[in-house]
Amino acid sequence: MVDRSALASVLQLGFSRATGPRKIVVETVVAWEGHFSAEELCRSLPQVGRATVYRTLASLQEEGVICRLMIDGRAPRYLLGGTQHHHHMVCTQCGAVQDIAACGVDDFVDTVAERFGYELDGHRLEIYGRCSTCVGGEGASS
Amino acid sequence: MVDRSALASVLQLGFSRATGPRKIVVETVVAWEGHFSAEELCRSLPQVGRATVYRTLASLQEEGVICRLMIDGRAPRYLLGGTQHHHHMVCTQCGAVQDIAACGVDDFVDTVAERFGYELDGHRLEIYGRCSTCVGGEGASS
DNA sequence: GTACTTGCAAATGTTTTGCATGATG
DNA sequence: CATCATGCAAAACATTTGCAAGTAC
Repeated sequence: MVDRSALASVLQLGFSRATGPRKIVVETVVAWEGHFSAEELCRSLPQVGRATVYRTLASLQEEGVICRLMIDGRAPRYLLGGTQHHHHMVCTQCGAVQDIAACGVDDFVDTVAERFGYELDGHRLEIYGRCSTCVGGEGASS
Repeated sequence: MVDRSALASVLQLGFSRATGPRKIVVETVVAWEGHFSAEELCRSLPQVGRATVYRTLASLQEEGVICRLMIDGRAPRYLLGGTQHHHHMVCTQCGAVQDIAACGVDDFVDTVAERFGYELDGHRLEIYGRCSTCVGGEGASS
């Protein structure tokens, strides 16, 4: 769980200047449920210029506050909480994203890297399926 | 290993019509070493229209002949051989891509999906690091 | 000959950039 | 008040689409 209200105040310190537009973007991102695209964020904040939204998203990503998901080959989607290592399970039907905190693939990754002589930087695992809601809501009938 | 020459002849059958432009695209893709973007392929084939290149790439991907890598959040890159399930290890320095045939994460994926009630569709694992050439060529000196 | 394909050029969608104006510390 | 950030609008990319002309079978 992410302490959203605490994050909102802390985040302002990450910038050299705590400006109005940045506060608006950060607060909106922190309060957002689920994932969003840059363009969706722009549409929610007509009061803030597109360039500022994109620049703020880039900063937040560099600081590890948000992480970027490339779900289906379309535009990237952003998600709160990129600080710790974790993975994502994406529902291909409703788009819900479930965070997977435990990383059970370290051993495999280590083995592979060692076999091919790679010096590891990191890895990314994405799991696709249909969430329990989507399966249950329609698998019973029809 | 992929039998490139065999592939080149077989691939033509995947289309309803074996046209000249498609043959050119398929042969180029099959002969390509490493990964490439759609735009790079277009630049190599000024004789073929951009639309045809994109359309052929889409067909090849649907048939599982090539697979799409979203390496760094930029434009997607394509790679020969998407037919069997496998993963990729990408060198963050030189961009080399190593295919990982063995999938050692099935158990973990199954466990996670079961815990959250997901009905699995599939998964994608990408490993990032520096390949032995990049590590060796510069780690010794400096 | 018919139906599918091509290639162009324009449309679409997303992200970046230049630069004058405005706000922050 | 110097510096950094904003917002606009244009540029830069990547990809898709409409449509007339061409080609495979």
